[in-house]
Amino acid sequence: MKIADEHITLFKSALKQASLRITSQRMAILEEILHSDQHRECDDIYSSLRAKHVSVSRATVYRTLDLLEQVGFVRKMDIGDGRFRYENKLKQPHHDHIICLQCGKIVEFIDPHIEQRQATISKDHGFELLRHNHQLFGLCERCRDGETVPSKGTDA
Amino acid sequence: MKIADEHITLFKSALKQASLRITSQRMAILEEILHSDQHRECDDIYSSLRAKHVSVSRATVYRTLDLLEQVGFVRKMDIGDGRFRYENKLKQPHHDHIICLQCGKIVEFIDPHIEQRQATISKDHGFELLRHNHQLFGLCERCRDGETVPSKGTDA
DNA sequence: TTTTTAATGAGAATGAGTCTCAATAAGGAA
DNA sequence: TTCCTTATTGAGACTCATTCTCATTAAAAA
Ligand SMILES: [Mn+2]
Ligand SMILES: [Mn+2]
Ligand SMILES: [Zn+2]
Ligand SMILES: [Zn+2]
Repeated sequence: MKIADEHITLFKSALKQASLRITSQRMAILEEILHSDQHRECDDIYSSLRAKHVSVSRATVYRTLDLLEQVGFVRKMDIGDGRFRYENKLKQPHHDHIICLQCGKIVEFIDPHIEQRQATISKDHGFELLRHNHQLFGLCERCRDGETVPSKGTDA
Repeated sequence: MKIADEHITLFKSALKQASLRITSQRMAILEEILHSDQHRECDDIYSSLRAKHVSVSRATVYRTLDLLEQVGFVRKMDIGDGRFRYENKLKQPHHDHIICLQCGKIVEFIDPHIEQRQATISKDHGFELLRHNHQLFGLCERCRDGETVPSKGTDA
């Protein structure tokens, strides 16, 4: 957990620098994100913490996730099903997602070609590109082979 | 209004074929979409119709928009601000959008290059690509030049 | 410790979209 | 035209993720 420890220290510094307080809830939420390589939704994080007997409320999870996004520790993503997902941004460079409409499986991809075209297209239309949303929806191999049951993964 | 009339006839046929009824509400909503080249949100359509003294409810606007999407007359799009937009799909081929974060301006684009890469990427990951979401967010020229006031366009 | 004030938690509020169900109105039959 | 069946509508209740409120709690500076 070397690198996670560094991130924890970094977060504490960021808090102090902004004269925000280091609370047990904030640290627990941070660690929950750091120790997961998945795309987590708020209620999922909330439940995990409660299961570990961490005293925290949904409101605090939402607030802390927003804070973590602001300081650049977390990426907030919208896959169009009405619930935001959060992922550790510190160790992963920018990427986009392919999402299985049946089982909810999420695969990450990055395509320099596409990134380049986005920049060019924006410029061509006089826009200063600040960010983008790009997700591909379809059926993963297992779902096409009927090896899965329709789950609550994504109904978007 | 030649082409719009054709579309109206087409819609009536589609309704009959599905033994659905041709109602004044459905026709009014269809025309509202046909006579607009913008990306409209439900409540916007609802208000326009009421202003024209069309007797209709929000529920019916939502229901009819869904119906129009199902028969392929309308494209439902999610620009990530919590409200769906609808646009006339009949005359426009597939395209994606660039959205100004300040004034809400929406510019359309299509890039065969990107479309091709999406297909390849999906295949590479074993996915059957069914649809995609792709939007670029930034500042349009006028907003960069300070010629606009921050509006309710998009706060995503 | 004491003090100051940021942070938290419980639950109310929000808001887009959906659902319910009694009332209404297409449209086929006669 | 009138009648009859049944799809459609409208008002408002409901959903559900997220935000907000505000009294209570607890960092951390003094
Ligand atoms: Mn990811
Ligand atoms: Mn468009
Ligand atoms: Zn799948
Ligand atoms: Zn603009």
